[in-house]
Amino acid sequence: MMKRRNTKSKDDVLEILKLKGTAMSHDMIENEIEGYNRATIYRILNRFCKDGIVHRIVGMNGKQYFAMCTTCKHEEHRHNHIHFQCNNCEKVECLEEEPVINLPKGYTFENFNSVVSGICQDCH
Amino acid sequence: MMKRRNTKSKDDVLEILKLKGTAMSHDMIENEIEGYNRATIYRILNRFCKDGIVHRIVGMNGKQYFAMCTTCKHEEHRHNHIHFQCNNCEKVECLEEEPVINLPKGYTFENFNSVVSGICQDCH
DNA sequence: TATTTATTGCGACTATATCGCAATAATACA
DNA sequence: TGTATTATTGCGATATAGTCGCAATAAATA
Repeated sequence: MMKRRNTKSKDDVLEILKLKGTAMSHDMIENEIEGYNRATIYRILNRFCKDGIVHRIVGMNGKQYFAMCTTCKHEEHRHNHIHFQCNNCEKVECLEEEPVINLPKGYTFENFNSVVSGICQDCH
Repeated sequence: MMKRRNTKSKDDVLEILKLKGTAMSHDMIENEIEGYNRATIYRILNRFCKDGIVHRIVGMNGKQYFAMCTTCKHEEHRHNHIHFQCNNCEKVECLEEEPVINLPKGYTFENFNSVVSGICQDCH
């Protein structure tokens, strides 16, 4: 793995993700920490995913959202929980449920993405 | 609901979806039935979704896939099953599993999208 | 301080999907 | 059967999300 450097941009992205607690899209992040190039933020987020600091969720709108790996054990990075996305405020949260997945014979598992959409409490 | 008309394009899309059995993206469909405009195919698919003939899956790549509602009861359209997408051939299939979803208090359910990615039997 | 190279900014580019509008064609009706 | 109605289509433009190459910048290391 490539050696990482300490940069302000990296810290800023990390901080806002921790602060919010929910999964954020690129533009949500950009709204909170202005002054960085779009590509830069995407690259930071992709690095975080590679390093296992953050996990990626694809919303029902096809957009990517990124969330801290709070529930992850140190070694074991499993993000097989279900997410909730509000159709009104676009917010994405991690739910507790982790469905059991049985693949047919001859299939191998690589990743899991699961989103329930609806209306969150705040938007009711 | 708007009154639907019988057109060759509609029949062609429906037929190829039935024939393949798996979920197909716009470009997969276009490859099979050439001669229709991109927008037309999208509109047909979106109409199918509205009418409950077809359900929409969003892959881990953010792309939309469409599949016949074979497992659906006549009245009850629930597509809460998990899908499998092959990272090699891009194929999307419906799995049996239907995870139980418990939303927090004050949240309402609207839709569900769940995809496991990996390698399918054919690509091993 | 000087060197190495990870990171950034910029602009161009790709891909997916939708939209408005005029033309076309399926349905209903006289 | 001929005509009117309007759902559907094709075209081009547009929107949005995300990536890429390259030169410039700035962390880390010696």
